[in-house]
Amino acid sequence: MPLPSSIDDAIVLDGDSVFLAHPMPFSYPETLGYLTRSNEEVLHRVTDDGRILKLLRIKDLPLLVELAHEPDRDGLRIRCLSGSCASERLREAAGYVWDWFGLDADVEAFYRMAARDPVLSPLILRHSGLRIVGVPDLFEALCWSIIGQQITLSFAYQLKKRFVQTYGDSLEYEGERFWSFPDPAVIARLSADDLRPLQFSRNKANFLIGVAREVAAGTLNKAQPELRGGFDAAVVRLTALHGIGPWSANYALMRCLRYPEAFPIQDAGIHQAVRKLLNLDAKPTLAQLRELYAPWAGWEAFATFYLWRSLSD
DNA sequence: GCCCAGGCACCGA
DNA sequence: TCGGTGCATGGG
Repeated sequence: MPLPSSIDDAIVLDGDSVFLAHPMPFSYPETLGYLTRSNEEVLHRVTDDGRILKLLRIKDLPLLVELAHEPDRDGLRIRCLSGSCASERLREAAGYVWDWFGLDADVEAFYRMAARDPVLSPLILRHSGLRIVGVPDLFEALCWSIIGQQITLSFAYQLKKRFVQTYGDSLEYEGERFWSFPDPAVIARLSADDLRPLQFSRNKANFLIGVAREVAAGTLNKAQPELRGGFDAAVVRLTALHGIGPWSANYALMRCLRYPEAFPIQDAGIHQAVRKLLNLDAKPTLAQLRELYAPWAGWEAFATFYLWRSLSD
C-alpha cells in the first residue's frame, strides 16, 4: 500500500475493525510515550502491550475502540469493542484517530527546517516520528487549556479526572470503566458552586462554564470562520473568552486547530526545556528566546512539542 | 510555618 | 500600557 496522503487513501474497512495506514514519518512508541505521561489520565488507557483503549462519542453515541499498532504494515488497527459498530461509525473513529495523532501534518517540512537548527536537530533525531498529539474536540481543548493553567501538571490532571468522572459519560467494559469528556450542555447548566468542591478556583469554575455556554449555544465551534480564517483572527476570537489568555489560545490553536505557527511562548515548560538544552543558569530571557525561535517561524508548534518531549529525556 | 510552582483577570497608577 | 496581587493545592 502506498503511503497515504489523505485519510481517504488510508482506510480499509474490514468487518468490525478498520485498518488505518499512517504516513511516514510516524512513531507509535513516541505517541504512546506522550499518552502515558500521567497516571491520572482518564480519557484513554494504554495497556501493558501497547494497545490504546478510548471511549469516543460518535454522533452522540458511545463507541469504545481499541487501537493496536501493526508495524509491519505501517498502520493502526482500530477495533470496536462496545457500542454500535456500524462501518460508518468506524470510519468516523478512524477520522478521529487521524486527527488525534496529527497524521495530516507535513512533518518532513518541519524536519528540513529543524535539521539545520542546533537546538532542534538532536531532538528530531532522538524522537523521530513524533507528531503533535492533538485534542480534536474544541471544548475539551479549551477546558484543558484552562485547567492546565494550574500550578502543577499533576494537580491539573487531578482536576481533569474529577471533572470527567463527575460530569462525563461512561461505559463499563470487562470490569473497567471508560470515560468521555463532559458534554458542554451539561457544564453550561452548572454554577461555580458546583465545581468548587472539585477544588477548582472560583475563577476557573466560571471560565469553564462560560466556555461551555458558548459552545452549547453554538456561538463557538471548531468550524467557524473566525477560527479557520487565519491564525491572528483565531487568537483574537479565543482570547475574547474569559479565562483564555495568550498561552491558552496558542495552546488550543496548536493542539486542536493545529496551526503550525501556534506558540505558547509564555509556557514554563518551554522555558525549562530551553534552559536545559542551552545549559543556562536561569530561565531564558525574552531576548534569548526571540533569537532562538526566529528560525522556527511557521513551525513553532512542532518545535514546542519537541521541546516538551525533551523535558523527560 | 513558609515559600514557591503557572497562567489569568483585575486593580490602581 | 504597565507592574503588582490574588487565586487554587501540595511538595520541599
